[in-house]
Amino acid sequence: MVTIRDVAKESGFSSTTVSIVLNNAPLARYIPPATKNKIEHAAHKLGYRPNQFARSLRSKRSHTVGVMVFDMTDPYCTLVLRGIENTLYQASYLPILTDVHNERSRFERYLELLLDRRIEGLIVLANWLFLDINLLGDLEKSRIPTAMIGCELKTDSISSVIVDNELGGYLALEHLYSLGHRKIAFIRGPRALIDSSPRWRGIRRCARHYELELDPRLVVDLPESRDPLSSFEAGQKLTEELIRLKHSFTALLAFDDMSAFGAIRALNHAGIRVPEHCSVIGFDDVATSALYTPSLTTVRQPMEAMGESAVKIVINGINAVLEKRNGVGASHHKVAPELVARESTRKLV
Amino acid sequence: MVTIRDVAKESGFSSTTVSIVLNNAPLARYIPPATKNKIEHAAHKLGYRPNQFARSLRSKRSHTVGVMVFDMTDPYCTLVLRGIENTLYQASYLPILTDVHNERSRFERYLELLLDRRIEGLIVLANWLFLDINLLGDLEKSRIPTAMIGCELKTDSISSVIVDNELGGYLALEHLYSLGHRKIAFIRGPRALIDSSPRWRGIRRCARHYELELDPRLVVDLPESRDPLSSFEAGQKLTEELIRLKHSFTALLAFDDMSAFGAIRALNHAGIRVPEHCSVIGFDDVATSALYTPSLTTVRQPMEAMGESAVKIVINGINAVLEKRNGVGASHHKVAPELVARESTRKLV
DNA sequence: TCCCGAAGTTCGATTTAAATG
DNA sequence: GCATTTAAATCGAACTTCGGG
Repeated sequence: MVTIRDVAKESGFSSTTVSIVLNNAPLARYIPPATKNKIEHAAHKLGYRPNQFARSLRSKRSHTVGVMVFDMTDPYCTLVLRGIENTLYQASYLPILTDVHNERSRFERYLELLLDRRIEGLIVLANWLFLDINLLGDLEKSRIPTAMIGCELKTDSISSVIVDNELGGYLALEHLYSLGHRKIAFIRGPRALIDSSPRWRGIRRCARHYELELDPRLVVDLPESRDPLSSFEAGQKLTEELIRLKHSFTALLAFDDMSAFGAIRALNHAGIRVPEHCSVIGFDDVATSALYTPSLTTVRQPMEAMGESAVKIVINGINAVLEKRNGVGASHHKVAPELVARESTRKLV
Repeated sequence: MVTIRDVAKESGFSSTTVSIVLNNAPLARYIPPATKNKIEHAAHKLGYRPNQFARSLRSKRSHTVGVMVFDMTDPYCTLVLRGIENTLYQASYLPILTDVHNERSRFERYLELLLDRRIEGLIVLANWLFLDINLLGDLEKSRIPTAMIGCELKTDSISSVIVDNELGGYLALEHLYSLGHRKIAFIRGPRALIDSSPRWRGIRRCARHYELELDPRLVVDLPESRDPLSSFEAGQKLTEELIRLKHSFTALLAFDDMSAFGAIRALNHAGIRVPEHCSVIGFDDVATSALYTPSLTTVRQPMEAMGESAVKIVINGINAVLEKRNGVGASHHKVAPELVARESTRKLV
């Protein structure tokens, strides 16, 4: 491996000068162009690449950000990760990706490993998380700029980026209502999931606004499960149940896209066509939704933008630390979702 | 930050001894338990964590593996990444994730960044790659144990893990044939895609074996595109085309799951029910396939196992480098796919 | 020779202080 | 003081060598 000393020898200057020139340090303005040229030429000729370990050791910087995902297989992750990656790339940071598999032990181990690597920031993708309050404690004492995506927080040491779940719930119901649906079934999220209650609140607010009465016999809850894909099966089972009970409905509002897919499957098996006989709406707009048959009407979370937003918050935090203005507290972004009307819903005739 | 010298001071021993004890180095066997206890106690009391920069600088090891994905949004990636992550975790390596977005410039930039970080191994997820031969040159001269997933290679400096595409094609057609289908439409992969021709070869071999005649009017090709999701739209368009031409078929064999989804959408819009009027089979078994309505019969690539396999190859390579037995050439794994029969295909009546 | 511990060097870059003309 | 350059200290851990019992 070629070191700065090799470049020094090759160019005939000291390693100090080489360092100053190649980093374009403040002192470089005193160095005559001729010298700079020789040094740059020598560096290029030898194919010199500075050793990041040595550099980091001195500068105490790693230019690395940790990314913790609670479950990679959740289709929700993909686009968020893309947003994170792309924004980090532009800022010349590299991500270390860790997948916690929804296990506490794994979370702790990874957090330790990341801290050992002196990550400068941390982004936690806490979708489908059954919030364990201790987790936050671990995170807080790490003293590293941290942003959590998909999980509302009141802390002011950890930033958060979430979708406005209440607005999303409102939009979903409003869409069905505007299509003429009055008898609507609901699959709510698991009690313990943090997204569940604001979405339901939005739904009720919308119902009140339009003076629509919600039939409690048409409301079912997803069970708790560590596996995000499980909401597909649960959605299917719950819908079968709803069908069996024969309290008729012309539309179904599912907690998320996965449970909506499950519902469509169940309806289909029962000979109920979507959207001809029953409209279905989901939440999230995962990649599959546009590809489904029928394509799924849903409430889109701007996932890529959320990833981008989290990175920007974290990089701000990093810069604040560097400039020793420790004033910037945590910021909490709540982004607006957007209704995407597709084939799975239609006007009631 | 607490350093090894702080621990030395606290425990009353020199930093040398502390280092030996905490790393359980060979010399540690001479050190009396009492000393070890004191040192460990002091380290724990101070919350000492060795500085990885300093450590890496000395040892020249990073315990880091680079992972390059050509397009994160390809649903094919998810499970492979899970396999990679999990296997690295068990071996105490951390992954740096980079997404090349199918752009050459991004590939080069990322490769440089990863090399600067002294990654010890590299895993390239080259699905949906329109193989640019120069790419390999860059990779080869990096001199780092590298495994490429999803791209057949003859090089013996870069390992590869691929699915047996020919076998997969064979299995797909055999499945349709065994269900009684004789008039079968085919959506082939893009010419430039490396997977396309072996899959088609397998299909033809199967046809020969069963003396099935393939109707060239029922064979269409996906266009080339950088975007893996585009094969959905293309699949839909091509299927619409096939329908319009009115050369009837009772089954359709798609190049991959995405194009199969597109085909199902087109068939559905034309009033052709799947599987009642037409069977459809895909390739890959992405997560969505099991959730689709109807659930998709497909040829499964063991993606998680492929990720695991790539990591094991790379770690083997790393160990070989460490032990200076540079004997291990590249290894090329070809794993068998597996037919997964679901709802989208059924017996011809 | 075995056991125990420490002083000093090394990894490769950055930075401070200082030395030249 | 100014422009130009550099010797030496530093970051934190690990390893080599050495001395004394």
